[in-house]
Amino acid sequence: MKWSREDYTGSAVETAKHLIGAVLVHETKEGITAGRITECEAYGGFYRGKPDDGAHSYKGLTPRTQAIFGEGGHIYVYMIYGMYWCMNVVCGHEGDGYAVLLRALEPLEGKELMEKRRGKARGRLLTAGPGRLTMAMGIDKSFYGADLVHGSVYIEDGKEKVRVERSKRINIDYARYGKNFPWRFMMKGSLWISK
DNA sequence: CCAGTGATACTCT
DNA sequence: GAGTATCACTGGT
Repeated sequence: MKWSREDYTGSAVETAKHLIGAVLVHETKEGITAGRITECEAYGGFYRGKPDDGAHSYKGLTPRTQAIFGEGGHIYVYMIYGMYWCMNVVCGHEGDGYAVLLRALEPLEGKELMEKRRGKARGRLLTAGPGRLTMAMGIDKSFYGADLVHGSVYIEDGKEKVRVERSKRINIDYARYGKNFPWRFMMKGSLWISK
């Protein structure tokens, strides 16, 4: 079942849990690539009364963060370290500023195309890691603000039920409160984790 | 381990 | 407008 607008209206944490085990699909002229989401992180909102100062939406609406404050079910893409694109699933309602960073997935379809896009990388390194995931799936700046409900990139339910583990988020030491939020979610037992 | 890369947001003028 | 610090990362050593 393909996700509808409703599926994207929850908080970042709710949506992140729901995303583990779901399938990210991208249809292009070159072919279809699809993968099961095995790792993601929630951004935005509050945890035990503390605001998420690790979220890009924390400082408010700016040209860059416009998409995060829009309606759920759209894509927020940003460039990091001048080289890599990271893809987020915007959730909640207009003005909320909730997003889920996709950190890793397990290839299900179009593995050859992913390999072509990734150059030398094989195995876990093909799609485990936020920058690797976007490279393999062919996601870049042109998908900023794209609609997951009507576009060529979308999410559907996974076929198998999976168990979800959680831990602290990675690489946000700079966030005074946010660094301790247990908002990283992973598929239990999966090898496709960014480490 | 650590260099590479550029957009972004912030601080001055 | 210019200068600068920072970054939700990756790949090769």
